Order: sequence, then structure tokens, then C-alpha cells
Amino acid sequence: MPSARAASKPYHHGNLRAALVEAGAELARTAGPDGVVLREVARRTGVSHNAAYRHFADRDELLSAIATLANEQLEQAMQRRIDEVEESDPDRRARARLRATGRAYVEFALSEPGLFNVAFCPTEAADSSPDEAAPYLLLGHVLDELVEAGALSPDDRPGADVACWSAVHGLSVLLLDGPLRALSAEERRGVLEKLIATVERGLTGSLS
Amino acid sequence: MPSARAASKPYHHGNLRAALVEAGAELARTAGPDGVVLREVARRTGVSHNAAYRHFADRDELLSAIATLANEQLEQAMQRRIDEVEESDPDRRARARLRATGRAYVEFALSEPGLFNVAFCPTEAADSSPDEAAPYLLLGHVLDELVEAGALSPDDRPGADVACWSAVHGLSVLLLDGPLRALSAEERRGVLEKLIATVERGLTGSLS
DNA sequence: GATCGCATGTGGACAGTGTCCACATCAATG
DNA sequence: CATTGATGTGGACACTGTCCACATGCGATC
Repeated sequence: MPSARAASKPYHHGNLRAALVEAGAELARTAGPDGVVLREVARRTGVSHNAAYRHFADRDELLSAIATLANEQLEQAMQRRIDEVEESDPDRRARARLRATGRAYVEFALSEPGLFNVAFCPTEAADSSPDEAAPYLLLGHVLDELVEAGALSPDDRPGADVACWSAVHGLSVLLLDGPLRALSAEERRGVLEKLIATVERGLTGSLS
Repeated sequence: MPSARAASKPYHHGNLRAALVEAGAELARTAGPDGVVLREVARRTGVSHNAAYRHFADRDELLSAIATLANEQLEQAMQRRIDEVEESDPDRRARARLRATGRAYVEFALSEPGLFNVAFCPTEAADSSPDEAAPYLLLGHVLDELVEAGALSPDDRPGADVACWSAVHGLSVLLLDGPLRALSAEERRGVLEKLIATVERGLTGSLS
């Protein structure tokens, strides 16, 4: 007999790939991209180092998988906040949904800094086109609503998505690891609202 | 005699700290933060690994020094672009200088991606307050000019700096390593101008 | 001008990492 | 039942950051 292995530990894991991604996501959540260490992921999954190489060519490929998961969570958080908006007037409703989108983005970054950083850490196989990124599509839809409601001129629609995205992404990064990280929660709230108001007025020419 | 050392290699370097920062900056320029490898920096400086520990407590501390240098370069690039503005009408001049500031920021990020990333990579001893960051001060000054020229209401001045900064920083990051990295130079130009126009209108309520 | 102390530079060691290789195990297919 | 290909293991290698004891020599002190 080769070994007296406990019956609870079959040689083949069964669903190792998913388990690795989950363990990796947990590491990412608490320690960011650099915290996703292949050997530690393997340890937590109760498997030898190297086992991951049967499912991912690279550490980079595992990171990509975790990034996809993080993006999904970001999208869900945004969708939740968007759906929370209660407002019947079309113009005000579309504007409120846009502001909710931006707030949700920054809120997610601040509440899940590790996952947020992983979602945007540059990996070899990252989506080189934003058109596949769910959060981007969500934002685009909200902006389309703004056009339908008449708050945003169709002529101003092109590039509006990137402008909004840049604004909230930049604030998130600066608050997270950047020079603005020392701001108090109150100050953060203030600059966030200022930013959102500025972008809304910049796009639509007015505030609701 | 202990060794037949060539006369060109004195035991003590003379100005090792500066040489290390310079070599590290060169690595940062071509490979970003992760490219700043202590041992490689030492190799390029013609000194043993470990020598750096007489001048920096950490790899992190070396990175911080390089980040400071990168920030200075960013500030200079911004200042150059600002000074290039030729416009006598105060309102138009202040607006043009603000736009130049934003363009210079993104241009620097795109032309020196490694240095830009190092300038904002989170280090232990990084300026936790933006008030010491030269680029931030520069932006603040340009915004003050906008107030003096009457283009920006003093009531809207608080938070305007962070809003501008977030916008250009976010675009830089998204274009550099983010989902927008595949955009062509032409597309980049387009979204940049759109972003700058949006922010200008968002702050001042109009375009020049 | 000789001496000595201390800042500066060296070489070796260690733990930790990503990745490659040969081998072990097992499930499903014939 | 035998084989085979997918999956997991253990060992190795090069590389990294960091700590240690030791070497060197500049500059202050007598």
C-alpha cells in the first residue's frame, strides 16, 4: 500500500479550479494583488504548490480569473444602488441613477480595496477592450437613459462614459492608495459629492 | 596589500545614495514599480547588493525616493505646458491654463508610464497629505487664477482641485494599465478633450 | 602625523516566491 | 481488465528582500 491516506482527502480534488479562485479571492480581499501568492493559495486549498498549474498557465492567469470575479461584484454593487433610486420624474430619475452609479463605484472601492485593486491590476490577458466589462456597460446604459430623458444631448453622449468612469475611478484610486488616503470619512463624502455634481453639470449643463 | 583593486574603484562610492536613486529611476522608467529590484539597482551601480541598506531602510524607502523624483518631473512637465499658454484675456487665459494642466498630466502619464506609476504607487512613507505634493499645489494655483479671473465662483472653489485631479488621474490610469489601454492615439486625444471640456463646464458652468 | 571610531561597503546566509521537470495517482474509455 | 490522459505531488532552480558578521578607509582626535 502506497500510503495510509485519510479517506477525506481523495487524490483528485474534484473542483480545484473554483476552489483556487475562491481562496485567491479571499487573499485578494485582504491583501490586494500582491497578496495573491500562488503557494499560499495552494496551501489554503489543501493542495500542493504546482497543482494550480493544471488549471492556470500562470499566476497572472489566476489573477485574471479573480479579477473577473471582482468585476462581477463591482457590477452587482452598482446595480443594487441604481435600483434603489425611487423617483418618478424621468429627468430627475435618470440623473439620480447616474449619481447612484458613481457613488456605488467609489463606495465599492473603499469598502473592498483589495478586490477593487485586483479588478484593475494590469494582467496579461485582461480585457483590452472595455466593451466586455460589465461595469462599463452598466454605466453606458445609465447614460443612455439620461439621453432618453432629455437631460443629456445625444451630441454629448460620445465620450460621456469615459469621462464619468475616469472621474470616479480617479477619485477611488487617489482615496485608496493615493495622496488622498488620509482624508476622513466626512471629507471623502464631501469630495465625492462635489465630484459627482461637477460631472453631472459638465455633461448636462445643469444640476437637477 | 589586501587586493590589487583598480584605482577606478574606490571602496567608498562617494555619492551612492544619489547613484542608487538614479539607477532605480531608470529601472522605474522602463519597468514600473515592480521593475525596481534592489539587487539589480545595486548591480547597475556597480556595488554589492546590501550596499543600499546603508542609505535606505527598505526597498520601500528607495521607491519613495524615486517617487519623489518622479513627482518633480511630473510637476515640471505640467509647469512647462502651463507656461506655453499665450492668451491675454484673463478669463480665457485662466481657462486655457487649466486645460493645459490637465493635458500635461495625462500626457506625462502616457509618455512616462513607469515613472507615473511609481509616483503614485503606495509606499509606506508616501505623503499621506496631498498638500506637500507639488503637482497638487500647481493645480491649486491654476484654480485660484480661475477664481481671480471670475470664471469660477469662490463658492465652487473648495473641492474643485480634487475633482480635476480625480478626472485626469482616472483617465491616465485607465489608459495606461486599465481597460482603455487599447485605444488608439486618436481616440485617446478625443476622450481626453471630452473629459477636460466636461470638467471645465462642470466647474464654471460654461465653456470658453 | 599617527590612531582610532564609525559610517560605509562586502560576502554569506536564509526564507520565501514563481516556474519547470519527472513521477504518482486515478477515472474513464476501449 | 488494461491503457491512457488528465490531474496532483515532490523536488529543484533561479531569483528576490533582508539579516548577520566582517572589511575598509575617511575624518576627527590626540
